[in-house]
Amino acid sequence: MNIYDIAREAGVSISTVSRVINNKTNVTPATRAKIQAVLDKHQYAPSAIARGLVAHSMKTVAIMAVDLRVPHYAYTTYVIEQEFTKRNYNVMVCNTGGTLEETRRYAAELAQRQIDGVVLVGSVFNTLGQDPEVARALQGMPVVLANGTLPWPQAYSVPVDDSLGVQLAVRHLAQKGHQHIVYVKDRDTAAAQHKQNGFVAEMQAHGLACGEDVIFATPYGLDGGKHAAAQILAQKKRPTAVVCAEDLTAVGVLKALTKAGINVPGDIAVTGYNNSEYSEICTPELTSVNNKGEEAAVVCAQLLEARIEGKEFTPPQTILPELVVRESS
Amino acid sequence: MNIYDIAREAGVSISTVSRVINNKTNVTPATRAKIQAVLDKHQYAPSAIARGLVAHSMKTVAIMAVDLRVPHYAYTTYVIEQEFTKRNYNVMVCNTGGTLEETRRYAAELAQRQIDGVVLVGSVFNTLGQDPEVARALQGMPVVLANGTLPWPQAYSVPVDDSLGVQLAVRHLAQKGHQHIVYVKDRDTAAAQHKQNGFVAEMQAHGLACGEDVIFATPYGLDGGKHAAAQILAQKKRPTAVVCAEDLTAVGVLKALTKAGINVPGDIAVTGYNNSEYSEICTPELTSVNNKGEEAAVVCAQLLEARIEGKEFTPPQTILPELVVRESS
DNA sequence: CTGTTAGCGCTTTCAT
DNA sequence: ATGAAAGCGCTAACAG
Repeated sequence: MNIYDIAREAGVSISTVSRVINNKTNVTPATRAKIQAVLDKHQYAPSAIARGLVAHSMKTVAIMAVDLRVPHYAYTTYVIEQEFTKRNYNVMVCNTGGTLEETRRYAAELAQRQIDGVVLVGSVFNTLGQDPEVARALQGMPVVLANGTLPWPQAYSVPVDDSLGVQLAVRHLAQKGHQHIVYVKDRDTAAAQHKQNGFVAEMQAHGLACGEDVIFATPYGLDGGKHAAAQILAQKKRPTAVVCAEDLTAVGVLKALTKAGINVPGDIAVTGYNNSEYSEICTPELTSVNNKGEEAAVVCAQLLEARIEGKEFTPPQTILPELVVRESS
Repeated sequence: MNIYDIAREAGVSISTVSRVINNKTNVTPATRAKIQAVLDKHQYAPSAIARGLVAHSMKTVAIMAVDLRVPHYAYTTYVIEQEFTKRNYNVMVCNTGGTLEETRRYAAELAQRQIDGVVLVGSVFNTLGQDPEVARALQGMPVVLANGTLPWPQAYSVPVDDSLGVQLAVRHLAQKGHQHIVYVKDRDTAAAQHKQNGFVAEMQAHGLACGEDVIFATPYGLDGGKHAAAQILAQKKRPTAVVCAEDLTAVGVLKALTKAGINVPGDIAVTGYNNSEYSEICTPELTSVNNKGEEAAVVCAQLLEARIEGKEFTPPQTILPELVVRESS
């Protein structure tokens, strides 16, 4: 059932049908009613593809994220999808796994589909976006990068002050009297670097030692955290506090410490990052940095929509994290 | 840059260009090379929309889920996206929030876009699928329901024996000598009903009481679990084990019990469902039913792809959950 | 107010 | 082996 069928059955031309479908003027109430009746009778719905061909747009945006299974990304994707659904856009998801090859593939695919815009979720895109092939594919559409910047004219970003986030954690610990604080890093992205910088800066601000020997690198995740805890416990001088770059890794640290008979926070305090559900699930509950993922996601969606529709939009303020103190510190 | 531009620059007709683009025969190596050069020079990529108009398909599938923030759904979505991406389909996500209204909206949208197929994730679609409006919109495309059945000719399902899942938990507890076991239900879907049936059946099999007074209804989530724990502790006779319908709710129960000074599993054992990351994050770690979400998701994807492409596919076997015993029981 | 017509960018017969 | 032309289903300019 297409617009021709409707037109024929209603005894009018396709233009008039089109006018009715799109609620345009210049149709007498009588013809409108007559056409509407046929439309209703057949529950006619116009082909979005044909419309897309004419409009050069299918009202679709894409979200590229590394891995939807990470709650922070799932959360962001959820919020963006809800925001765009309100505005009558559909949302496509792309799990790139953080590899350049997949990122290129997806970027090319989005270009072919003439996607209206894309949100890049995850600091890893700061790096992947440097790739000329990715840049070329995405050059035709507005791009919003959650937390990062890209050297493209059509790229916009929603900055989050991750350095401040970690500083807040360190400050909190320092104020509690901790002198020997160590840092667990579990990623190698731009955001991870900012966090580490925040750690160093705040340690220095409190006159605390922050050489290479207080920074422990480990893989992201529970096991990574456990591994880091083992390293930390192997030190000659045990620290009194561990600041972690991610909640899940922090939980790993927490569990390993507790298992080793160490009291958290009595013997060693632990902090996480993201204020995820994890922080409320573990025991003791985890002090964590709320980096306001929901707010960031909403701003990403608003910004992207504004760029797509060509609306004015005041560039987003940097999002300032807050510390949520729980039992682990 | 469209196919006409390429044809003009290569000095051939658009049909020949089309042949080259689609790797068809009947093109001399010479012309092919000549055209390919122009194609490469401009990094030409054909419009997926225009192709879609001709093919009546844009090689896109949709995933309708209640809420991507629930890890089980995020996980399923991730797996399905990865499977379809391999097969050169793109994936659209729809968070319906479990409401009929949104489900209708999305279903209509998918129909207009001539989506190739859809995976319904979440037992709630057993109910929502009854709606004639939803049924009508989706009638034109293959539908796969993860865990449930729908009375439509084009609907296929990947069954999971959730009844067995809960039975395994109860059996484990009964074998450990528990006599007074209660059940916490936190949803009202078909799958939830199967779980509850499994509970009742297995209790009866062991000759244990399983009247209405051992079934506690509560909202899904940490708070729901805490609330259920409060109800349970208010009973005259305290149970020695609590079987929960979801991990997150189980964690809530766990935390509330521990907070009330009750030893888990010493005084009361607790089991969850889904074998999610949560079960390894909480303390004590949660005994949980592995309902094999990944396997189910892969099968959903394979089944849907087979239906879309019109391939043969042996109907999926019922997925049999397994119990993962951890510290909480 | 209504209809005719020309695209949108591609695939696919059907001729040549 | 190559090209001309029709058609996918719709929107929008232009005539009447």
